[in-house]
Amino acid sequence: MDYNALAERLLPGEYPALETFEKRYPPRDLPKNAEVTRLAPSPTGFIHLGNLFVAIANERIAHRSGGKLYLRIEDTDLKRRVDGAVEAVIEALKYFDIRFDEGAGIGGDDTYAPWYQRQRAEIYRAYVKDLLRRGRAYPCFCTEEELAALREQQVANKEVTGYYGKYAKWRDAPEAEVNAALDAGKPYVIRLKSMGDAARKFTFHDEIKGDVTVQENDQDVVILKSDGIPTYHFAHAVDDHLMRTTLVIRGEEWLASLPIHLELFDVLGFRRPKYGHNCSLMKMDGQSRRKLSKRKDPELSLSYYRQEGYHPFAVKVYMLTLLNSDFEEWHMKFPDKPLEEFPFRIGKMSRSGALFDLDKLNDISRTELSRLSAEEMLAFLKEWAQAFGTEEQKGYFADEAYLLKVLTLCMGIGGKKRRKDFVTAKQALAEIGYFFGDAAQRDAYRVDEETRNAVLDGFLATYSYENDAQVWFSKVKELAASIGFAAEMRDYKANTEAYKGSVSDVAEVLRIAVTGRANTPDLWTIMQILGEERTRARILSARA
RNA sequence: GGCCUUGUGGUCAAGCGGUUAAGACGGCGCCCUCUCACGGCGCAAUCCCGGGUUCGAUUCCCGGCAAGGUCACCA
Repeated sequence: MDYNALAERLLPGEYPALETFEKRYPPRDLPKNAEVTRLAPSPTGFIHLGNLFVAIANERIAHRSGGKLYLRIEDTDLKRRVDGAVEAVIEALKYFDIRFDEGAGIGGDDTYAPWYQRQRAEIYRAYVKDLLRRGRAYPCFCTEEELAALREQQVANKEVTGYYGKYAKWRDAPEAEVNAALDAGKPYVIRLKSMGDAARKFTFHDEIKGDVTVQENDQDVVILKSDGIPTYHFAHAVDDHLMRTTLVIRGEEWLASLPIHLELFDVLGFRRPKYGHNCSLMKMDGQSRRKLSKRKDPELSLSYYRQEGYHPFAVKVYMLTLLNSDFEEWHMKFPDKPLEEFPFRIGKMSRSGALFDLDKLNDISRTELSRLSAEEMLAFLKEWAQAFGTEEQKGYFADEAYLLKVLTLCMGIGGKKRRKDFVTAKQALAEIGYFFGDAAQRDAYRVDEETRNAVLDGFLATYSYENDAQVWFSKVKELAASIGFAAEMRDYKANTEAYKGSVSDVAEVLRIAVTGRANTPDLWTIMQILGEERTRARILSARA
């Protein structure tokens, strides 16, 4: 077999010498232990929590080490392409504070561009041609049907499936046969001529999983598809070498193809990067758990959390608690320290997949939201409302001074007495709805109409906006006593039979009348914020 | 099915030869209290199973079992 002739026939013309790529994409000038990491999504435009999970790990490790994080777009599969996807990805990640140093759509240093694999076709072909010349790659003319039949046969024989060894039909095909196929214009792919032996195993050190035993690759994998575009495996090797990636952190679903990648790096004469395969986020699906999937779990897309009004900081904190087991403790100890100061370590990453826990996220959200200043909270709510809120909710921001009063005086935002009422912006705006217009929610009264009217009328008779909280409440107590309810909870508990109810029942009537809800923060404060007129009007209209 | 990985309360997990087996979320109860939330206190709940090694195994070894991943001209 004349490899040079074959290479020339398959990929005719002049290709740059491989050394020119080494010169064009020189090693990076970075501090000693700096890591260069990347995110390499395919442009489907859809990213979910699992992607963010890996993204945060990559970002933290790159930037903690003084290295770089870049964005590369793996658009080798046309079927996956969606317009505007790259912008969507950048936007979504930026929302969660993931900053790229360079890459597709980022600007910054373009030394290692282009960042789209389709635009790098000539580079890959140059390397493929070299492999062809060296006899380490060859064309394969098998049709899909042939491959499927081979597979079927292997399954029937209980053999390992795939294109390898004696099943690699075109691996050592005679020159004449290859040329005949070419003359006939048969479509073909280029495959790697693997030198590996699956029977040989070796230990590989994974930065996250530790030592793993793997077997050598013996599959003659496709490296150049029939459309002349490389497969993921080949593009990964070429790009991560030329872009000078030092550490590849990716989902553990890639672990199985690691031997392929290793062989590719070796045959191309590239220095292998370090790898860290991180566990995927799992989700409960019926009785079993499985990894998050973009097809099955649209509700886990990043845009979902944004729409629901989760604060990006809270989501990030949750991701970090799953990513590094000692993060949670650190963050509780230093709640005000910027997240960047946390000594994130790849070695602390979990080896097994964590189940996504909405309760935990909600708890973190509540806590983080309670730490916001009133101004921050207002800005956060406003931004969300403008994008996703109802018209009515957008109206809440017409009088920001009033909203600020609601937030600080009533909900305790920015104060020392923390309440944790808010989980999301969406829920927060619904929560404070009764300060605006009429209360949408109407909890049922638990007392009869006669008692209800007595409470309402009695309250109105002595109510004064000028009264402070103590005086106000003592009046409520007096009212309670006057209609046969216990003024003191203590008395009521001591002798339930002696009363129709307690002061809390009386307060509840007032609360529902004014807010529509049985449970709210301090009622006196609410009345103060609403003002005398509205308070009276609401109580009046609540009479049966 | 082959190969790889992982198995500590419901969830996330610390621990890595001797511990009353941390902590957080969730659950339950109590206290605080005009309701809710906050806060405080407390309770229930765990080392997948079986063999070894050892004076002693959650920790080490072997074997099961279970779960997850992967076996494309998709990434």
